[in-house]
Amino acid sequence: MNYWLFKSEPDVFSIDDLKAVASEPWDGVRNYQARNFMRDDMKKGDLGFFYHSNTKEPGIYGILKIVREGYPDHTAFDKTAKYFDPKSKKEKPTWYMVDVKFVKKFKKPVLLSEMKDMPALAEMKLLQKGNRLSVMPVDPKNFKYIESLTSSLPKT
DNA sequence: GCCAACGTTGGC
DNA sequence: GCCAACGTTGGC
Repeated sequence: MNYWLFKSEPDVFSIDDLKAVASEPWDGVRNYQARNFMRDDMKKGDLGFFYHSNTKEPGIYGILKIVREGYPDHTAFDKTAKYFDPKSKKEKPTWYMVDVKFVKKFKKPVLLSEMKDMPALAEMKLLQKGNRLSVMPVDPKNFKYIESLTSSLPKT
């Protein structure tokens, strides 16, 4: 089982938006590395963090699950769509997406500012300088560590 | 194939 | 709003 991180701007699509739907196609990714992860590596049942970017408090707000493996992102074929890409052909699609489903929202998010101070997460891709991938793998150790932060009892 | 120019991402 | 980092584009 692999673990992932999905970035989204909460003004556009937040974890509460995901909670409100049965499942959601993760469309609009137009980066080859991210495309490869979705097309080749994500498997049904994999879990991912839901990360809020470009907002006052960037961080991980909850967990989602892959419910459909990579298939062509049809919004690339739609001239009227925001992420239309004339180079992507139906016979040979350039862009792929997966469907994801809400699993849970953390009581308190794990903020980027907090993660930066955690030695255990020093190697995490998300925290590397200049990283701009909107979809990326997360080391299972890091995934479990972060998840455990959210379920531990408050310190006395 | 190189690389400058440009556009985008995303934290601050 | 600023700007660093990065990806893409296009001229040569």
